[in-house]
Amino acid sequence: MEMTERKQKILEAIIRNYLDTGEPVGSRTISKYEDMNLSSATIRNEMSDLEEMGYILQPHTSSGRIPSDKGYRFYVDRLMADKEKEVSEMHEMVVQKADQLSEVLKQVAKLLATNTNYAAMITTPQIHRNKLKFIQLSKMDENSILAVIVVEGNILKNKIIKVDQELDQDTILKLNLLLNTHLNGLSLEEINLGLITLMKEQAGIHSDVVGSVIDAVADVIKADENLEIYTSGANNIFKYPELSDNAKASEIISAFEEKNQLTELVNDSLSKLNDDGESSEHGIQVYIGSETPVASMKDCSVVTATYELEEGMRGMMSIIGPKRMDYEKVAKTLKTLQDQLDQIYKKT
Amino acid sequence: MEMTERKQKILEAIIRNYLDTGEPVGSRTISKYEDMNLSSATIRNEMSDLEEMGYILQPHTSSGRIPSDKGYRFYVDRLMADKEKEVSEMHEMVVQKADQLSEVLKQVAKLLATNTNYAAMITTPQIHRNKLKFIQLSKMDENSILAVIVVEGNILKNKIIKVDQELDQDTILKLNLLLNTHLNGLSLEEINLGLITLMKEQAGIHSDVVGSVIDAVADVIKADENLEIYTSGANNIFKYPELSDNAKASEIISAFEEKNQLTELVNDSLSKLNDDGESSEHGIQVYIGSETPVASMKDCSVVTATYELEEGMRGMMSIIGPKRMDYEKVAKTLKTLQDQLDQIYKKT
DNA sequence: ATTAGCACTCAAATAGAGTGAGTGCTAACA
DNA sequence: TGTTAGCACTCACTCTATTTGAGTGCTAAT
Repeated sequence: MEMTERKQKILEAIIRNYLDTGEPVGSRTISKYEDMNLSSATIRNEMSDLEEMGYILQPHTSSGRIPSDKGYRFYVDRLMADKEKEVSEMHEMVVQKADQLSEVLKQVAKLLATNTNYAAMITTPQIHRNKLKFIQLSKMDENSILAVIVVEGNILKNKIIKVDQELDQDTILKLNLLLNTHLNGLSLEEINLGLITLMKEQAGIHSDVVGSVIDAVADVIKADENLEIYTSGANNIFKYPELSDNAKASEIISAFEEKNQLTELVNDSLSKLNDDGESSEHGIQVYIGSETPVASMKDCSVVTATYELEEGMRGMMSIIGPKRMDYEKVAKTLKTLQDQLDQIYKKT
Repeated sequence: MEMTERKQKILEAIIRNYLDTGEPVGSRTISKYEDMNLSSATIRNEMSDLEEMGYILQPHTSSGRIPSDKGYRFYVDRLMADKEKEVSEMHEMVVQKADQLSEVLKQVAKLLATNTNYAAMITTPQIHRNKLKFIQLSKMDENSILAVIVVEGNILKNKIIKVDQELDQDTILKLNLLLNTHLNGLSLEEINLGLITLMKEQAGIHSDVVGSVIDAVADVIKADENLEIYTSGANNIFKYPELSDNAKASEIISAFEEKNQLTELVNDSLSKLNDDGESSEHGIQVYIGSETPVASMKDCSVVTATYELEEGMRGMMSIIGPKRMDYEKVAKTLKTLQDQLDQIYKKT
């Protein structure tokens, strides 16, 4: 069967109406729209076709239709794109520049949630192409030294290293020099075993300290160790009856809390983005229903967007809501915050 | 009216039964208990008395009784104390020592939640009596330097300080020396304005850097800046019908997510503990229903316990569940984890 | 002081009737 | 040939009894 112009128009009308009301929509409702000069009977015929084609479905015989996952997908891919051009003014969203990145991200998550009335999350940026900037060892007390490791993009990691015998300031200075001369500017791949053993030799009896530092370096660079996820507005899901029955709500809430479930989503969306190159505009991905990689969110839709602070530092933010979420508004909101994050960090 | 032995026994029976079932309990049920050789009629009379005294109440005429907040309170204060002595073996709970305190705390929160089937939270320790251990400045790039501040208990804070003109290594070394000689071992109270201006004078043109560092120091020591709260098991509340209707669940979930609401609880329970000295055994506090300082948890009970890592470093953990929570089990679980935290950190 | 018995209450479950929004199908129409 | 009017049918929902059963309070007997 072919997707005619008129079928599209009807499909869109159904979806829009359902987005508003959350109730199945019937032929009569559609036929009353002004720009739709058709009787309900005709609409019924078309609806019947659309159902056969899989774009809409009936919760039970003789009730209105609701969009299927495929229907939403069509809407998002085709129908929404047309309206995209409408430039609309947006609520002022100000992300204040905080000292700590984590504070900014928490704030962004909150903004996303309050602006859309859905649940929101944002991750810390993942470092993809990152080089060591510098390492700083300092003595804390008799048997511990503090290692501060900084990689490009000013991501920090502290590690306390226990030592058996006390090291004097001089030794520490030497180790500092050793580490920095060998490692500065290198990426993870470039720090190979040969280099490591060379350094350990040069460190002599303090080779174990060097070992610990290397471990810490690996930690910083290894991405998911570092991945933090901030969430906000989980309680928004209670605003949508189709999600707020106990079983579903509980599942979603726990997915939100057990953040490791969300990492799947992060990986998936980042990898999909890479495949597309930058083609999918603004790197926005839409998962409808069972398309999402997180099983517990099969009744939701998830819209993700990436942001980039500096070269190679990409994070992801996402909105989780009912399938009938206002995709346009969500996309717009995500874009706005992408821009804001850009602006804040490009300036520095 | 007087609280007789028998009334206590009946009250306890009512509460225990209600803890199990969550249903109002009637006279007949109680009269069937073996150690209660009374007819339902007698129980009824006693129940009527207990109701008049405010320990139990009826959801509606002619249904069983449920414990009132006052009833729970009586139970927790008196009846539970007797059983306290029962030493019971506990599920093995192993807190693995992780590198990062935050990982340990997340783990503890999870253990609390899974062991009790209620929602759990734990805070990072608050430093009450804390001294500066050392400060380390290092150059990051042309116009920014990194300050690492360590206070007793190895709490760290990083701060990136922007500078107008580039500082050379030598200057940084000097500033390091200046800051450390003046500030090491001092507590917040001891860092007064006199000292600060003295240091700024000595720093000469770099007085602004000193200022920034001092600010950062204040940040670390100022407790609630640093307060992190880890939660787990929020979805457990769905296991209790009396909490899982939409409005209530939403309130509780958002209190859990908006962690700042929880700080009230933290403050309250820590201050109450201080008032009591160490008298209330193990520093365990029970808030029943409207007793809790967090308004959105008025339908819950909250049990809090403090833990202490090193001298003066106190954190709080707490369990949030329905009023009919199993207070004994919760108290026991909290104590076990208190001990475990002790053991882990006392050894180091 | 305790208990058996009885009338009474009330939430919850069950069943049946009516309502209305919606459909599919068929036949008439432009 | 595409569109429409009309009609029978479906089925979730709502409303209204009606029943059931767990529970109470009161009174009189033990």
